[in-house]
Amino acid sequence: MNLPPPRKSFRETQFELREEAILDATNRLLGDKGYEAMSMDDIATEVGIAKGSLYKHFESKEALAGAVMVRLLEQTRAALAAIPSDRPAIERLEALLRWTLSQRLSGSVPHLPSTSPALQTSLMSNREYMDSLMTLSDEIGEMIQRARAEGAIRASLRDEFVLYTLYARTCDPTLEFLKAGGAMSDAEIVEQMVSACFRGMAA
Amino acid sequence: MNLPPPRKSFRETQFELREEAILDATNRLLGDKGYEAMSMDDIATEVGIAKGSLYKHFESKEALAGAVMVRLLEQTRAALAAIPSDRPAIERLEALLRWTLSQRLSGSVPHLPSTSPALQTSLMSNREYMDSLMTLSDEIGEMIQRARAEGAIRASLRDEFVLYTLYARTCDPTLEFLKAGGAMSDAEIVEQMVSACFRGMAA
DNA sequence: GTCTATACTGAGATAGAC
DNA sequence: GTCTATCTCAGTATAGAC
Repeated sequence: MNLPPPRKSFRETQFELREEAILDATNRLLGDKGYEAMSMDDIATEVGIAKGSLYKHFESKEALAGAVMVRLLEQTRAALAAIPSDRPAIERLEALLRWTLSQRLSGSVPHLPSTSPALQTSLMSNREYMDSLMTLSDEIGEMIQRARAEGAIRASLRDEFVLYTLYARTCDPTLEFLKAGGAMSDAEIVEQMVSACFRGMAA
Repeated sequence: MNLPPPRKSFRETQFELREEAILDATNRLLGDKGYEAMSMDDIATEVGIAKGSLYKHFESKEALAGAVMVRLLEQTRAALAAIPSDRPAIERLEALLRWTLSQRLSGSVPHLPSTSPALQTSLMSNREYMDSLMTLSDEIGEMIQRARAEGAIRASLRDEFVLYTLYARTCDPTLEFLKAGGAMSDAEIVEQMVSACFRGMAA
């Protein structure tokens, strides 16, 4: 009873490509200016279409931002899955943080939309976003517990604390300040952040 | 040639009290909803005066937010100065972080206005704010160098990195998430944050 | 210096032609 | 489905009476 794979018309392909382009532009602008400062006009200009056309693809600014965040979470899950599973859990967590920080430094939106209370609120009632977030958090949470079982996490720190801290590092303004300072390379910034996160600032 | 201290009229006292009340309300709202979401109407309502009256005290929303931030920086300098100076520098830094986190947990605006690119931009051209920030940063920077001289800071981390990281912890969303979670007391949250910041999450 | 009422602007969203 | 033009509304800031 297998149906042949639906063949996509040229129109459909074009449509999806444009939609990807919209998501890319929004992701960039979101990471750059933040949610409030990013206008639908900005996005339209960046993509090279009219503002009105955006609304044929996404019903609102909130929905558009939500789609960007969902895509990011799914990309993050993929990145997590791609990390070799034969390493100790703590190293996999470090690798994941390294990946997210690199993404952020190359202009992506932070995982935690902490720059905007408005966006945060709207995401809370976005079914698709919350599902993705839960799934990813479960996967990370599992890895945290494994790392703890391997004795690699300080006993005094709670699981939620570790999880939230990892998320929070992706929107840490230290990143932007150091990048703006210009004295450190992206790689060096990532290394200091990861190192400080796991091993602390004190000697 | 000493003049007698200027005696303040009842009117003047009232005026200053009201101004303090405005700053308090703004500080609360800023910490709660963020800069963009906080309207001048909100502030007026919270203080119990008309919106128009706000503009007799502060010429714009930006100026008002700036005044709040300057006051916060000065309070922070006072807190820093109040820490016993006979302790090792690293402990004084920890104590300062503890103070700022406690402030934040009790509703104050974070030191880094990272929630709003708009506010951040306006503060950059606020002479008074920048002066306060420089002064405080110099004082903290000096303490970082002392801690480093005492061998208490990891050699691989740059001074700017340590400074920015301390500032960034005051706007760390981990704080709000843990508080919202309700499973940890304010004191416990502060302790885990300080501990993780200086000694890391890894065992 | 406080109030009420209002002007002005930016931006999200929609209408209607093609 | 894309465009141009427009609607609507929230929110900053100001005017003018008292």
